Amino acid sequence: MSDLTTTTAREVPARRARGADLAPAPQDYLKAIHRITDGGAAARAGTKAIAAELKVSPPSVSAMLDRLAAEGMVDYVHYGGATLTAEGRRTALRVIRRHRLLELYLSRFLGLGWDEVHEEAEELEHVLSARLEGAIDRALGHPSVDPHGDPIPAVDGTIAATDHHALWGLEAGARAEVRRVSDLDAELLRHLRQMGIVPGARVSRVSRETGGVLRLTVGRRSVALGRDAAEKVFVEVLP
Amino acid sequence: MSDLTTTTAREVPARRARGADLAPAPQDYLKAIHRITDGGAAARAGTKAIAAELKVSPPSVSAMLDRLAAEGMVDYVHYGGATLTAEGRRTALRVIRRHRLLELYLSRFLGLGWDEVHEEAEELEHVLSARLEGAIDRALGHPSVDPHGDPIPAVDGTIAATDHHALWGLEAGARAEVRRVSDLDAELLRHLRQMGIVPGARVSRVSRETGGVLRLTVGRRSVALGRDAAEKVFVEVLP
DNA sequence: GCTCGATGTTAGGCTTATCTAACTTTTCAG
DNA sequence: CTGAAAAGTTAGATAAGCCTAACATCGAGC
Repeated sequence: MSDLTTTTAREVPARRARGADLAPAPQDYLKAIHRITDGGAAARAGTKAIAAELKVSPPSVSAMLDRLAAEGMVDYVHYGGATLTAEGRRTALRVIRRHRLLELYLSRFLGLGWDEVHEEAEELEHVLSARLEGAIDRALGHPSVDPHGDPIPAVDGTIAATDHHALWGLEAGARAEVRRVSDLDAELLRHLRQMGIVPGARVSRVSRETGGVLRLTVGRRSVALGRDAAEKVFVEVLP
Repeated sequence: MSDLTTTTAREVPARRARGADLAPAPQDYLKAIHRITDGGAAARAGTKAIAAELKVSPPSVSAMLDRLAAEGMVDYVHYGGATLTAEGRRTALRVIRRHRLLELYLSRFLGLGWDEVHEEAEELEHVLSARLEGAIDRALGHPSVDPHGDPIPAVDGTIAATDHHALWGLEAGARAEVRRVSDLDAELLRHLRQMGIVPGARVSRVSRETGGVLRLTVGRRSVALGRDAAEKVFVEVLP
């Protein structure tokens, strides 16, 4: 991996020289671009979208994109958005790998709730050494998905393709198994857990109302889910 | 705990708003002062000593001491060194607590060697949330010493007083039990482990040579230890 | 095909944390 | 008790990341 800090002759602060080769901020931008472009599949990531994702101002994004482009991590066309280069994608996936390993570790071995682990992992991912990443991976038995059902990238940057559908779009009467839930909203995660909507749960659609409410059964329970929530739950349709 | 970032009207970056209320750098200065003043027992911490401890330049120390003094974390007399205030000590001990809990956790549950955990903990201590600190403390069963024998401060800032003597100063023929080993030098730690010099080991002095070599027995083994090493091992003398 | 709102960039500034160079204070050795 | 070396501080600069205000570009509707 290249070292994004070599532009200066100054000594690289120890804090950022171990885990990945980047300071936390650039790592976060790469993650954001990865998410917005859906891992390279979708369109280019616009300045505004990145700014919204990271809760920074658009000018901050412009500046960082210039920098990341100079470092070869993104392809950036002024006024035309950014995509990750191969190296940018590799770096992003490494950070995502650490994030998801941490989420699973904290959840399984330290008893944190699935609504809590994202926030913790968001900090820890930037200071996790390769050594500790390896130890955690080993302790978990080289897992392939995190507590929310997101796939964990391998060390070499390969990641399982997911072909899941939003629960909201489930066809009338269809049955499905929950595969993945967005990890971004802790409140939503608590709510979903209460209703039994976790990876592995079996659901079937009862009805979808125009007001934006999806009625379904989870196991034997009958629950109602708002559209916002139902768009953040992903399922695999069962025959 | 006070918030050292309130001097600016800007939003506090999320990265430093969770664990302790300080950015990593000020935390490190407080730790350094704590170490140099031996927890408040010894003299004042001089600029040069702090600079050496943190591997930064003396002017950087001057600047940070001014800031920490303004925040009420240290008593600082220009040209006269610094000591921790009650609040500064509390903050330092909180960081030290996290450091030592992490060292023990990484050593016990993730299989890292006692020569590796210091380096890891040095990074992680600054991003550990109170929640995770608590979870780790619980997982370890509220331990009182870290893998090197250093006492772990309690949440309320109390810390067990240690009354140990440097192994180098052990009297002729005396027997002692190893209590603590400096955690700063990974190479030394590997060396000591090889010789069986770990907390709990029984040693007795055979001879001390003018060349700076201490000969002693560890269990049944006969070993020679350089002065530099023997001054970084602390023992409790047995009757 | 022009215009105006949305999107994006440039300009200029701020804080933190660091540095080197130059200057000041303290201390200690003779 | 004095003067030089050691220790410490001030001055001025730099880099990363962020911001707001002002300017530029794009594209969609008419």
